[in-house]
Amino acid sequence: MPELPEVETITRQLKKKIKNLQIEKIDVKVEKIFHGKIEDIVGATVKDIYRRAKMIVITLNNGKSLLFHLKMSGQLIYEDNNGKYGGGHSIPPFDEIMPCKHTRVIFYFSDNSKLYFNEMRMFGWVKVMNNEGLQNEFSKIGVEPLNPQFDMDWFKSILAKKGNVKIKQLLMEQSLIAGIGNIYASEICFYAKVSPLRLAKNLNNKEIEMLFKGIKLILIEAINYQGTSSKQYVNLEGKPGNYDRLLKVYGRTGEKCYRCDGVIKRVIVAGRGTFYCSKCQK
DNA sequence: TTCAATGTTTAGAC
DNA sequence: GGTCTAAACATTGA
Repeated sequence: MPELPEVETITRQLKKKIKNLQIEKIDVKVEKIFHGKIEDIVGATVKDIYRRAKMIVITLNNGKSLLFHLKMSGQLIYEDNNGKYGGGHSIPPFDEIMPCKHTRVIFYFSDNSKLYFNEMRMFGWVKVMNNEGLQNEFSKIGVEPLNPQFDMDWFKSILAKKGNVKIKQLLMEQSLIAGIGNIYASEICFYAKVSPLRLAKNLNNKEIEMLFKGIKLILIEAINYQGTSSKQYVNLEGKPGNYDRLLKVYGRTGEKCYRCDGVIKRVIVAGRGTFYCSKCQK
């Protein structure tokens, strides 16, 4: 379930570990997870690592990059002489000996450390890309919500363009806004006191401002807490993220609203469980 | 045993 | 064409 804050957390922490390491060998255990030619990246050195939407990019010194998508149950575990550092979905458990049955791809570095890509459900993938391919991939994805480029004018323009879409679904639309998933979309609506079922065209200025503010605020707050644990997610130290303690509506069906005396309801929006308080979210 | 869970893509209906 | 839903992917756990 890694969404933007979780992927950002993994990326920041991996950056400290794998920068300047040389890839010595790659072991692909499941073909469908690894797209590209192994020989294109063997011998290359890690130049940088960054996040785009919910994807992780490792750039190499030979012009190629590795693009990871953890999807719902991916996990990246880095292991060196000092121990293990893992991030992503919490299954397999962090203390499992690597490689384990969910390990799909192993990257061996020349200093004997390793990076394990684990994926329980095998939805995730890693692709070898050149710059052109990377740019092409990114061109389909919307603006990063934490970039200055994501401003009120731009937010209003997509609300106008997608007027008939429910606001919660719009927040999750990757081609418009990058990185918001099911959990944070519900949380942002709660923050803004807006029902997730409202159509974009029916939102007033005040509500749009609150949503805009909520997007930035909640994502930043979640990154500061190193992501949502919500049962599934662990950060690079193998500890659960802390944000679950701050979740206001997600997974709280039938429980009392923290803000008013209403009760949290669960409905389906775009095929996804959606949580909100029908009393204070209008 | 059945259902729901996370993210994304895709097919089909209106 | 836009927008909706459902299904698909694989697996686990309640």
